[in-house]
Amino acid sequence: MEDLVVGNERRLRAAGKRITPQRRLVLDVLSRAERHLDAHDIYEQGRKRDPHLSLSTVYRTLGALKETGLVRELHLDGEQHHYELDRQDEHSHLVCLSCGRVIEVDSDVLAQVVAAASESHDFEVVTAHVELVGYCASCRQGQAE
Amino acid sequence: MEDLVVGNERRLRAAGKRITPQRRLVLDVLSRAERHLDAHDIYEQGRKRDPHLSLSTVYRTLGALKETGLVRELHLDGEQHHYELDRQDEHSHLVCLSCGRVIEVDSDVLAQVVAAASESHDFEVVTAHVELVGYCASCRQGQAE
DNA sequence: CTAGGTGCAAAGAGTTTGCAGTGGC
DNA sequence: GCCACTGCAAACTCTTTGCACCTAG
Repeated sequence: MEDLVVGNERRLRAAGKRITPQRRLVLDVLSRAERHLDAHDIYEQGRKRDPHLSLSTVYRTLGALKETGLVRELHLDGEQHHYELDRQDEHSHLVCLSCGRVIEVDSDVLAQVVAAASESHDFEVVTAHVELVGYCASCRQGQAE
Repeated sequence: MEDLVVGNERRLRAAGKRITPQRRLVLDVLSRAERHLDAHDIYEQGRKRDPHLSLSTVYRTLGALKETGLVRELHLDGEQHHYELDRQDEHSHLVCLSCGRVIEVDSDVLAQVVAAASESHDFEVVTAHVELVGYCASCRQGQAE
């Protein structure tokens, strides 16, 4: 995981952004996350290690990371923004309406959608967001959460 | 288009919701829309015909329509929510980073993504949202907007 | 040394809610 | 006539901004 952080720092610097303890912290929180975090989650996690971290810094940092393409902003369901490190691997999200869990799915079929869209509409795809909303296996078996 | 509205009213009533002039108005505004509207757009359009329409009613109506599955809430890009009538046809959205235009794409490949995800993760898909962000043909030819 | 970044507090945008009155069924 | 729905205004949540201070490069 550390490698990931180091690589990200290089990319940040390459984009002319400075590396600050706060940015390192946000990156690290994101890299350890098991699920997608929203700004406030990151703020809370971050404050455990640096109690002076401010929420505006989190937002500004996320903005910088988004610009640099290190972080992806998700618009899951009807909720506020969630964030994940952009590991370059296109994947889909399965969002369960019952337990709210988000499952990441690698998909080569997804690559086909991208390809198909690009061709038929002469559209250059930069990022793909795929969100399938429904019910996960365990919830459908009545063993919700 | 009128048929569409009538059908929608039946579905609303079936869900135990009342048909009010305001709801009819919101539905009609949505059915005439050429692009995806946000709550404020609908409010503005609606007020042209009923100057007393209130923004909270628009929000509450959209909520009711969402519940009933008549309207789909979109989280395009980093912006606020946009809405479209749910015509049952699954389609993808191509969002142009340059001109902001949203192109709707029918796709049977999309159906394959859904099928693949359902199978491999035993996930029951209710709705699929696919958003491909990038650059449209005209913008790439330097003829932006 | 000096932009660029930070913390704090205050403002802004979008959305929701409480309440009294209205009208669909 | 009952109860869901509406309008209005006020509240709330998430996000952005202004400003003085600080620090990475």
